[in-house]
Amino acid sequence: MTPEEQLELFTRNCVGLETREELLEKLRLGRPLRIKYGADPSAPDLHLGHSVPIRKLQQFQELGHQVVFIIGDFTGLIGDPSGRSKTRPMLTEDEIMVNAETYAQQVGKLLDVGKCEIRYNSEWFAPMSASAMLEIAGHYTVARMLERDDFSLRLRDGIPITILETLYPLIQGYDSVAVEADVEIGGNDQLFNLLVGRDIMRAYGMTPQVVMTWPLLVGTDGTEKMSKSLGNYIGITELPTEMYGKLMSIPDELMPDYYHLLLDKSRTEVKALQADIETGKLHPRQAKANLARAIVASYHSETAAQEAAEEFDRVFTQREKPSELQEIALAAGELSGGTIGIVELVLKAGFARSKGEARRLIRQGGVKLQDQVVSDEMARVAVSEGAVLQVGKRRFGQITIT
RNA sequence: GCAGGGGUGCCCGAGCGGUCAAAGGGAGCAGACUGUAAAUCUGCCGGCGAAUGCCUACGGGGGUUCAAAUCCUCCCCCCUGCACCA
Repeated sequence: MTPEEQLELFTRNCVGLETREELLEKLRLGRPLRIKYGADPSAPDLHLGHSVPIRKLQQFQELGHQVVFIIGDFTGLIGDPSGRSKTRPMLTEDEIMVNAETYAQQVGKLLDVGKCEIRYNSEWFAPMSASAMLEIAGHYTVARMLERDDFSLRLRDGIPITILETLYPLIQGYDSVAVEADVEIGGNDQLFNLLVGRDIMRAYGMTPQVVMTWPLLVGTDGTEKMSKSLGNYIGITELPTEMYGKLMSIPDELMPDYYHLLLDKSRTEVKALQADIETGKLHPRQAKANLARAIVASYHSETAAQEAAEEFDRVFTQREKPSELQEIALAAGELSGGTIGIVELVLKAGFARSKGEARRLIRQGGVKLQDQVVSDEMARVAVSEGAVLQVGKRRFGQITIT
């Protein structure tokens, strides 16, 4: 690929780019570039939001560039203030090591970890003298640090900002000096930190890294950015059926974003897709199914994605039972005359957390036994081996009597 | 340390002596519809009970009252302003 073609590919869908010219220049050097990506060791559960920059790394890697993964074991002790309104809790060293390991494992789903250079930033920071550390701090001003939104808002609202936190971007920036990064990429929330890296590199007499960022992926709720704590995330290690189902549950409006950021489709490709939907050539449901399938396939396999799609159609479109049913084990002693109270059965199956909840489900017509709606909460129902209990649209269980 | 403002159900947030299991929103769940676990609409949404009902719950303890989320008191925690120390 020519440098120009690479430029087009790498910068596709990115929001922050400092600078295009510099990137092209570096690509023209004809040597593998060193692409830095910083991993936050506090979040070992990677989701599709994290996958956006990681997929970019994959592209760089495939074209022969060197991915440099920085595990921020040292910086993890500080806690990144990005996008936070509160000071983050610090992690212990043990926690960080465990997290880092899990991290590498998950990243392996997308990248060839063996070809990555994995570095822990304690490597250069742990032995660093206090004076060297202070020297780094001498390269940045308070005024510039306060330009950052997180900080200026917190300052305005009287929320404390520790000096430690202001040091974070500098430390992260120094990582770029240590690994001689050509390019650093990340989510758009990292833009400030990455730009500081450029300044720090300059201060140490190096050619500043090129900075590229991508938009933060919106979660399944359609409003907030994807995050584990908001519960609107799709983990990259989730089962194919779960992943597929969650993807089918995203609001339609999110589809273009997901096509862009998760499948790296270009603007024109997505526009064409949207046009097809509008003209009725492509059913929106089909567009979403294609999306879900492609994404699931990238983490599992074509066949797994195919199966997940079929399973989904079976259960939700055709309203049939899933191919595998959860087991509801009943002891013969729990039955009298072969019957059991319906409330008790729902509870026993684990489909309700309390009797009240079970009653509610029954009253609302959400409970079926052998395809028959049971709406009387007082009912005693006859159960036999293999009978199927359904609660809502997605929960199924098959009775076994022991 | 002083002064002021707060701590309410999964989350946000109203209530400020009885009619409060506590408005409203969000999340969640169910039903209808559908193109899906989209959107929309409807309903539910502390526990136990067949039920009148009982129990638990408004930061924690104690108290006043026939009656407290609501009043008093002590304690803990958070925020704001001021002061103090370096």
